[in-house]
Amino acid sequence: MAGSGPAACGEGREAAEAAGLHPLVAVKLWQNPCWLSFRMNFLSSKFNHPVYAWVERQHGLTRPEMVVLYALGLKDGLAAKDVSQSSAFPKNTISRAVQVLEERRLIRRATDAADRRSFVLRLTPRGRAMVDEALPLMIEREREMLAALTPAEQRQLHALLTKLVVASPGWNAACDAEESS
Amino acid sequence: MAGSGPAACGEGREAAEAAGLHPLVAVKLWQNPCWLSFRMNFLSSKFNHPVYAWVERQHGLTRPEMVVLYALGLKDGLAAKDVSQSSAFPKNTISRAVQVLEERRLIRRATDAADRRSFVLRLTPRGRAMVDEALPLMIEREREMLAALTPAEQRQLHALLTKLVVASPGWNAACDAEESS
DNA sequence: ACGGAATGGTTCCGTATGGAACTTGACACT
DNA sequence: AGTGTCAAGTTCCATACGGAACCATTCCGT
Repeated sequence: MAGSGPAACGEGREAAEAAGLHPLVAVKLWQNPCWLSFRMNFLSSKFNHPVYAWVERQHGLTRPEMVVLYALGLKDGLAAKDVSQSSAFPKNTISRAVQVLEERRLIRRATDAADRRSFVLRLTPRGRAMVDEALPLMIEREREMLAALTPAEQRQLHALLTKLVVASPGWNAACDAEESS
Repeated sequence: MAGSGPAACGEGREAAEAAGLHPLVAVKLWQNPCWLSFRMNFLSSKFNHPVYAWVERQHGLTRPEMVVLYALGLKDGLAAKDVSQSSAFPKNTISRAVQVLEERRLIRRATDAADRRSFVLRLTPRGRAMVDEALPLMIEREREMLAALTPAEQRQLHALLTKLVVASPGWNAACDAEESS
């Protein structure tokens, strides 16, 4: 730590860069007014790219297709709107994914008696098997990403991020409505 | 908290759902083996969608184009490879973005004397102005997202996520190499 | 019970995107 | 110097994606 610069922020930066961190990543970490979104996007992509590339290679499923499958793995009997609303994908993309998954016999659709516009989606055994096969890989990837934190720190992170997600229904992006004032 | 279920995990879940949280989001929060990636992707999209939709509406810039612009706003004189390597976008996408930005006179390219394959990218005044205009909006969106946390919690979150990003060069996604063993 | 607004889902269409192949220049090794 | 490997950027191409318009149903106010 000899000859280090201003201690205010970014301690460990030199060490990090020495350990193989790209210099621009260091800038984005420590000289970036939007620190949260950078970290989120960066870490998201570090999970998504390898995992969904693997799913694509292994099973020929696109990302929205896997998202639907995964959601049904968590809770069977969902409607397409649920998957869409709880994920980043618009409803037409989910609709297409559902069609492909049904053609490939990974899910089945039953008309919802309560609302005949809607469908109840269920995994077939093959769909279940596919989720079960992909899951360990995803879990392992998360484990790898979290390895830098102690169990206590992992719990902290879990709790903090949970708070943000729970608060999210209250956000109403100012820029969404913004016209050219 | 009367009549609550197993207290182990998910305290506050009923309250959260009552407060407008989509039921499937609650499942993904509290019954999801991949808790980290869901939170990251969810929060990323809550930032990205409104912000980049605004940029698109306002200036007709695509997301990779804005990414390049933003990166140059943080540190002028980068090469395209730096932007690509520190972001989620492949180099051809960045290449195209650079071309568009140059055509629109938002950046300029100078050949790098040290490596004649590479170019030194710099913001023009117009490009600088565009970043300066978008920045407050992005900062405001982050502020809104972080409002659920106390300042101390925000610092914790900052530190924890920093650790993850700093550790990322050490990750070598097992699934990347994985053949059909 | 009727008409209009809202909602779940699908289709259409233009385009942004990413993989792969390619070009040019740097670098290592002999 | 000569050759092979690697890295920076570009181009090509196929396609996955998202916005908008579109049905069909349901909800709501009167």
